[in-house]
Amino acid sequence: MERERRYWLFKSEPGCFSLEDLKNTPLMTEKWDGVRNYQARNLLRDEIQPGDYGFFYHSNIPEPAIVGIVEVVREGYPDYTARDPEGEHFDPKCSFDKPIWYMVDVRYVRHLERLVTLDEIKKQPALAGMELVKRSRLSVQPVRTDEWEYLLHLGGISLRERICPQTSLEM
DNA sequence: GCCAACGTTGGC
DNA sequence: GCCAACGTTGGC
Repeated sequence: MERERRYWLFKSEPGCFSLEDLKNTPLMTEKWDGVRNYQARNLLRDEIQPGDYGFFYHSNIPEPAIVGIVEVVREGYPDYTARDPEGEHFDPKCSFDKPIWYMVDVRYVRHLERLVTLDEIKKQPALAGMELVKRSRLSVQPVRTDEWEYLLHLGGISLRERICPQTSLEM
């Protein structure tokens, strides 16, 4: 029995990796790597499943905003960048047997019709419970279904549209 | 680039 | 196990 789809918010610094970059990646799939926070790790390892959707959020820019939608295509697996001594995300405490850190793979689905800025999100009472508003530092965070739908609406996507995973187009 | 908020580390 | 020091994130 498949569990119900859940929703997430994935952050990225567009200067480092943007939604456009994901769209232009071969197969439109990328690894969500380099997360070094235990709370986020637990989500990546235990909660986030293929078929789940996520908002793609651009952080650390003058106007941070949700810009689009991605789909999780691979469940959590050990983040091997933690074992690369040359890499930026190296963690000497990790080994093959004890990975510590995890990542998932995500696929580009679509951009929002218009982006939803953090400023706008903060003004919405319906979104006051979001992690993004309350404690903004988690790099991947859960989004409730009602929040998801509200944000789709703000992003110019009608609730009657459906996001088709196969074609990246709404039906 | 500053700094607040928060997480992690390590001495005791 | 406390807590000070330090590091990181990310809004501004």
